[in-house]
Amino acid sequence: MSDTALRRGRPGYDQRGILEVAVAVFNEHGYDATSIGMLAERLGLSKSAIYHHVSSKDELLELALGEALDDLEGVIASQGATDGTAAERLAHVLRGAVEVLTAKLPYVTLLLRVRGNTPVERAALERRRAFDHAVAALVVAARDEGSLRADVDPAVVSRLLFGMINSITEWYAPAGPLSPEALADTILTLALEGLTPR
Amino acid sequence: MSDTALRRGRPGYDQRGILEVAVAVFNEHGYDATSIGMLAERLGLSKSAIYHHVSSKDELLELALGEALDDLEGVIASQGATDGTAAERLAHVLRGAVEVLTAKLPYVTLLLRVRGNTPVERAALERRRAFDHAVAALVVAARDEGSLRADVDPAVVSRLLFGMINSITEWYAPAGPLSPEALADTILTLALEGLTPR
DNA sequence: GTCTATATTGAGATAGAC
DNA sequence: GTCTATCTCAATATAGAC
Repeated sequence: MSDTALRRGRPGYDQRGILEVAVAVFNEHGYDATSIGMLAERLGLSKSAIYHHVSSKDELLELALGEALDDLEGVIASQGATDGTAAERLAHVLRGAVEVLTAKLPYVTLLLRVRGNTPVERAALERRRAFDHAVAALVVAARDEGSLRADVDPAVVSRLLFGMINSITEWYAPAGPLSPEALADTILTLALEGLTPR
Repeated sequence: MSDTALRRGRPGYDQRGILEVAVAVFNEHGYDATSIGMLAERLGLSKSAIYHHVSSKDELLELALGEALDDLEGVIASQGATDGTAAERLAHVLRGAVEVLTAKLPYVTLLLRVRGNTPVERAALERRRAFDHAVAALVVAARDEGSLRADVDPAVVSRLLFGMINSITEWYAPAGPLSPEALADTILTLALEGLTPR
């Protein structure tokens, strides 16, 4: 990133620099609606120059999705996700997910819009599904230990929790006044205590 | 719908029948990734036959988005959205939104994926934004009357509530065991009371 | 209401020079 | 690391017959 900043005047891109711009354009117009020509224009390059850095538009997508998935899987593998009560582990994972979403916003945004059209997309969906299942298991464990109310379906609850968290890609501005920690606090307050005043 | 059912053996489509299939395919592959050729194949028609019913792929999208937006706007215009306390009106609108999402699932799904690439998409986003603002205003009113806790940002809360509700397009199966009413109950319980056991 | 052409455009990708 | 030129294919859409 500091690397890219140095190159502003007249690019001379590396793969990472190409990727960063590509992900931004993919999110603006949608992956399918984005042509190599549009990327070239945004980069200030010719179309063919892009193929010096990546072998296909598809590979660009693969690199971007991997970036998001690596970090999300890192949350589940982290210590806080395996130590403590189920409720504590769940809270840790939800906070971690918010952190990753805000830190890697464009990459995760792209991931969440993938529909499974190509092998690359299907592989990404598979990894994402594994992540979702791990969280769903945590919700069940938290309910079984008595930390979550028993009168709601845990499968539905975990989908709703993730729907809420994932939706921040639709509006969150990393440069804005709302810190990732404050956002995570609001989400956990809403999810655990609800909006009714005590 | 009963109209379409009658035509199963050998189509003879009307515009509505074309639209229903088109929306399904758009949701499977994404609007941009769906070609007229793919629609034709799914319909069992030639590509050109589609142009007898609609003038462009764009018009197909416009019709579909209108279907979703008309119903969503109907929720805000309904009596329950203007009578009673702000908390009651908010609950009415949230339930109504769940009802529309589940009843018109494919149409709303398509709407929620629109990015604003074309004039048609931008017009749809504009209508959707007006709807979101109306709900955000209700959240503020509910907090001002003391029905919602004051220590969370109402703008963030309304985005999170809608993120949660909108995410049901990602997994809800209308033919499944979960009724729209039960789903709305779970969502309102989670949002108002939270997941912590009382 | 549907068909078989076909016009036309723009896409992803490659070749080979600098 | 980037360029110009080009290949190839598939896309939207139209013309006009049945």
